[in-house]
Amino acid sequence: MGKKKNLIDTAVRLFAEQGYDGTTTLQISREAGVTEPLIYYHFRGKEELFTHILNGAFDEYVGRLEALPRDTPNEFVKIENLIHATQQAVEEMPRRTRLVMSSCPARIKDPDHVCYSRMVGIYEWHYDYLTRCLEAGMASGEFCDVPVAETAYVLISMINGMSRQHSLLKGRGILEARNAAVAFCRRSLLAR
Amino acid sequence: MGKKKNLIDTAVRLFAEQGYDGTTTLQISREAGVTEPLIYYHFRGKEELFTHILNGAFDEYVGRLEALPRDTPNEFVKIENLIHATQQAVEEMPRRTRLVMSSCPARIKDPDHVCYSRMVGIYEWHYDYLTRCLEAGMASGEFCDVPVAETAYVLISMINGMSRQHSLLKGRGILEARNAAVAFCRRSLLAR
Amino acid sequence: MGKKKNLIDTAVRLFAEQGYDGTTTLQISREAGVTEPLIYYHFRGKEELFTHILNGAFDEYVGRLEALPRDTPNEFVKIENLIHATQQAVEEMPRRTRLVMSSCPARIKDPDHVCYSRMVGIYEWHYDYLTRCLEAGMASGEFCDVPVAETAYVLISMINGMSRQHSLLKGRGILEARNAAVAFCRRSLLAR
Amino acid sequence: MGKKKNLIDTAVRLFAEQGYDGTTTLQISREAGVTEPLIYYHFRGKEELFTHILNGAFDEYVGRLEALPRDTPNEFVKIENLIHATQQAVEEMPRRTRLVMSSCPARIKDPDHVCYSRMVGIYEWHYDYLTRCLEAGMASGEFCDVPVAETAYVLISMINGMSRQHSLLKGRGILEARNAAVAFCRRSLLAR
DNA sequence: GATGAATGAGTGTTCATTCAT
DNA sequence: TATGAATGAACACTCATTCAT
Repeated sequence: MGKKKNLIDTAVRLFAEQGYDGTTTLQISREAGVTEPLIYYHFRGKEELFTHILNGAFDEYVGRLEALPRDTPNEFVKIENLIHATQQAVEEMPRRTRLVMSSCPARIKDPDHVCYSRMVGIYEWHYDYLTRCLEAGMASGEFCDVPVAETAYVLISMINGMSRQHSLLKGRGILEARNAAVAFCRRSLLAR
Repeated sequence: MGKKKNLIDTAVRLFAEQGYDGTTTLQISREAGVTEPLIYYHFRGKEELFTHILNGAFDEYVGRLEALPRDTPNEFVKIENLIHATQQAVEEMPRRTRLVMSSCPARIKDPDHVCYSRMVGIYEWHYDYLTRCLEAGMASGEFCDVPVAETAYVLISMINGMSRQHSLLKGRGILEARNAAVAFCRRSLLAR
Repeated sequence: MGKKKNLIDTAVRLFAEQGYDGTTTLQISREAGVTEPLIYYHFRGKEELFTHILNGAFDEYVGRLEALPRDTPNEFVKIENLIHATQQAVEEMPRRTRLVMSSCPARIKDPDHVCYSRMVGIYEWHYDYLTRCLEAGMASGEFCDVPVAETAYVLISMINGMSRQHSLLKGRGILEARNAAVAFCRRSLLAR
Repeated sequence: MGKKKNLIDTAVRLFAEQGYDGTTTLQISREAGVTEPLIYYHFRGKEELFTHILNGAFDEYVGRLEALPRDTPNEFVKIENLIHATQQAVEEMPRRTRLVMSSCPARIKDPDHVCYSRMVGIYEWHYDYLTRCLEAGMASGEFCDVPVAETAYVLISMINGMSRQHSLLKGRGILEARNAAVAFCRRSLLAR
C-alpha cells in the first residue's frame, strides 16, 4: 500500500541528489522496491512524477507564506517574518528545496512549465507583500524613503540568494546568517 | 578556419538555452555547421566542451574581480564596485551567466567538478574581499558595527541572488536595481 | 517465448562465423528477430553475452571430461578416452569450438578474462589427468619410461592442436585422424 | 627516416599485444611518434599494414623451412629438424608468432585473406615434407608401418599445437618440451 | 615526406515507455 | 494493483580514412 508513497519519497531523494536528468525511472523504481511500470500506473510518466513533487514543495512553501500573520505591531516585523519563514522552510525541507534549486533553473525557460509558473507566482507574492509593506512603512514614518519597486526587488534577491546559498553550498552557510540578514535590513530601512 | 570557435559559440548558446542535458552533440555540430566528430577532435567529449566553456566564463569573471581598484577613497566604494562589476558581467555575458546559473546547481554536489571548485573559489574571493573591507571600514569609523562574517555572507547572497534573478527571470528585472542595491547597502552599513 | 534462446543461438552462430569484433549487436538482434535493447535486458552488454556463451561451452566440455570413466582396464584407455572425448566435443559443438578457437586467443592476455581462467583451468585438468595416468602406467609396467611432465605437455599440445586444426581448417581434416592419433600415442607409450 | 620502420615495429608490438581489432591506427601512430596520415602514405590502409607484417612473418618462417637440409643421414632427422626449426622460430619471433596465433583464427574463414592462403600454404609444405619423409622411412625400413596421410596430420597438429601453447599460454611451457616431443615421435615411429 | 583538420559510417548503449498477463 | 518482457528513438562516442597544405 505504501508503495506509492515509497515511490514519491525515493524520487524526491534521487531528484534532489542527482537532478532530474541524472535520475532514471529504473533507478527510482529499484530503490523504491517496486517495478518500473508502477510509475506509469500512478503517474503519466517521469515528468508528471516530477511536477507532482514540485507542486507539493511549492504548495508547502506557499502555505507557509499564507499563514504569515497579517496583523503585526509594525511593518518591519512583516519583513522579518518573511525572512524567517523562508529560511525555516529551507531548513525543514532540505531535499525538496535542493530539488527546486537544482532542477528548476534548466526548466524555467519554458513558460508552460510548472517551474516557471510557480516561481513567477511566488515572485509576485513576494513582490506584492513587500511593496505593500514598504509603502505602509514609509507612510507611517517607520521606514526611511526608498524606491519601493527596486527595494522590493533587492529584498527578494537577497532572500532567494540566501536560500540558494544555503541549499547548494551547504556547510559554507553560517547559522546566525538569518539574524544578520534581519539586522542588515533593519539598519537599511528604519527611519532614524 | 573558425570551425572550432563556431563550435564553442554554438555550444554556449545551446547549453545556455536548453541546459547541458537538453543539448545533444549532434545538435551542436549541426547548428555550428560542422560534423559531430569534430567535437571529439577538439575536445575529449561533451563534458570537456562544457567545462571548457565554464572555465572560460569563470576566468572572465575572476579577471574582472582581480581588476577592481585596490586604492579607493573609502571602503564602501569597494562594495559598490563589487556590486557593479558583478552586475556588469551578468549583463555583458548573458548567455554564459545563464549557462552557469542553470547548469551548475545540478553539478555542484560533485566536489571534483569544475562547477564546485570554481564556485567555491569565487565564494572565497568574495568572502575575503568583503570581510577585509568591512573590518577596515569599521576600524576607520566609516561603517557602523556589524558582525563581519555574517554580514559578508548576507552581502554575497544578495549579490548572487541578484545575478540569478536577472539571469533566469529576465524581463522581471528592473534597470535601476543596481543602484537600489548600492543604496540599500549604504544605508545599512554607513555609520551615521 | 524463446526470444532469449534465439538471441543466444544467433550470437553463437555469428560470433563463430565472424568473430567477436566482426559481429555487431545490431546484426545479432536483427538475425534473431528481436530488437537491440533486448540484449541489454538479458545481459549487461555485448561482452557479457559473449562470456555467457563462452562459459556455457567450457562447462559443456568440462562436463564431458568429468564424465570420463575412472575405472579402466588399463591406463592407456584413459588417454584414448581423452582423445576421443575431446574430438567428439569438437565435432558435436562445431560452432562453439570455432568461437573459442578464434576469439579466445586475442583475449587470453587478460588474466581476468573468462578466456584465460577457463583455458588455464582446462589445461590444468588435462595436465593432472595425464600425469596421473602416465605415472600409474609407468609404475605398473604398462608404459615405457618417459619424462612425465614433458610428455603430458606434448600430449596436451597434440590434443589441442588437433582440435584447432579441425575447427579452423576444416575440410583439410581427415576422418581417421582420431584413430591415427591414438595409434601414434600407443606406439610411443606402450612398453614392448 | 626510420619512421616507416618505427611504424611497422610499433604495429607488430601492438597487434601482438592487443589483436588487430583492439589496435587503432591512432594508437599505432602515436606510439610510433608519427601522425596518422603517414600510415596512409606508406600503406593503403590499416589492413595492408597488417598483411604486410603477416607476410613478413610467414616469409621468415618459410625461409627457415626452405633452409632445412635435404640430405640427412636418415628420415627421422628430418622430422626432428622440422620440430626444432619451428620451435626455434616461435622462440625467436615471439611477437610475430603471437600476432599470427591471435589474429589469424578470426580471419581464416575468408579464403581470399592472406591468413588463409599462407596458412594453407604452410600446411601443405608441412604435409608434403612429412608424407615424403614417412614414405621414404617406411620404404627403407627405418619407420614402422603407419598410415601416411593420417600420421602426417597428427604430426602437424602436434607441431602447431606446441607453437600455440608456447605462444599463448607462455609460462606454462616447459623448456625440455622440444626434446620430449622429438623422443615421443621417435618411439612412435622407429621400427624396432 | 609529413601533417592538422575534418568526416562518413557506424557502434555499443541508455532510457522512458508500453503491452500482455 | 503489479509485473516481466520488450521496444522506438535517440545518444555520446569511435575509427579508418581523406584532403588541403
